[in-house]
Amino acid sequence: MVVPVHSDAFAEKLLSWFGANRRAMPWRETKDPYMIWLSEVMLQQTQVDTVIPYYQRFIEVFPDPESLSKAPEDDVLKLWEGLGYYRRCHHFIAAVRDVCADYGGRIPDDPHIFRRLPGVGDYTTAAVMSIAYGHVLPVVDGNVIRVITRIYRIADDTTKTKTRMLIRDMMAALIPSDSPGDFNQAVMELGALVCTPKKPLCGECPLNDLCRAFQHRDISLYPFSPKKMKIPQYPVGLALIMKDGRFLIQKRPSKGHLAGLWELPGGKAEGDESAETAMLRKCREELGLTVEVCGMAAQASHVYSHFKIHVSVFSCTVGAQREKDLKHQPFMWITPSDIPSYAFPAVNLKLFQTIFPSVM
DNA sequence: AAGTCGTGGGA
DNA sequence: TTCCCAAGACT
Repeated sequence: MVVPVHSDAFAEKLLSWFGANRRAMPWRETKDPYMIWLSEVMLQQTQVDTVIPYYQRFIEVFPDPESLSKAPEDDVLKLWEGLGYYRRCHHFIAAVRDVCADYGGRIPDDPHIFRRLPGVGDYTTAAVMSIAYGHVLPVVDGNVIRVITRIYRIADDTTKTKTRMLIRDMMAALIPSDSPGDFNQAVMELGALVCTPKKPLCGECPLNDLCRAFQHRDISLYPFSPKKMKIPQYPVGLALIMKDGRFLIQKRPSKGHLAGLWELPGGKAEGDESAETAMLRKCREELGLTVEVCGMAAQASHVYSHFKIHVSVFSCTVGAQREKDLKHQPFMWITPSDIPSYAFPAVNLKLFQTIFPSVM
């Protein structure tokens, strides 16, 4: 068992530093649990500077649970366009609808109830419950893992559940019952501004006198995690099917990758398939449409979390009428000026910029 | 438990 | 270029 550092000294120094160094963030101007909850969802795996404009636009349109619960899913998704991890958006909508249906639109002031909502895990529960309602629950995120493993010189694999539970327990021993929300935010702020992944500013750290890794001069060993595998790359073929000044887009399935977003038809190549063959196959399978290729409209590369793609967009014309009785996702014929009305993946927007430079 | 799920920024 | 990483949740 790791011997705890003196917890009172830890919290005192950290909160003092936080009081003088906390960054201004829109969600720090309120104690509305809905707004704090939204910020925590958007901040999942996403940096503060990226979230701020998305948060402000979202709150402007949907300032409370009621307005969001009544909104069409596509309108909400459009506000999330470009932020990534779109399942967060679908879950947040579903969860807020549950809150309106079951709790009169008031965010539950009970960790066990809040934790059951869709998209709400241990981190979000601790963050929202501590910041909005003062529950004494420690957060464990990437910042906390980095700060705690360095302070205590924990060399265990931080991808393991057991290690994260140890870190949670260390946090639980340190968190003060009179300001749990500020403490949680302070540890994360320290991780973001001082105790950074590379080149941490240990000279400016308010905790350097009790940091074991700093004392042993081996900060770079923490946190430890095994090397990640290289991710595969696939060719992707998409179709720009023009007809009477319009082109065809289709809606992705409601689950899985880029759920619910609109895109040009086509998809990943399988086996030895070329991008063009994959595009033709997908148009046939998903739209019942036979197309003829006229030329190449655009190309782009893009990296996702666990694979990367090289996209080729083929200019096409309709070669045959749509076959009947094929199940397919919803599709639309739109003009380039309609693009802002639909939520697209980032790579599609990048391609549109090349294909329709005048309207983008 | 390990894989899925986006995008942008920094070194 | 390439890699890592960011206020994680779900299966």
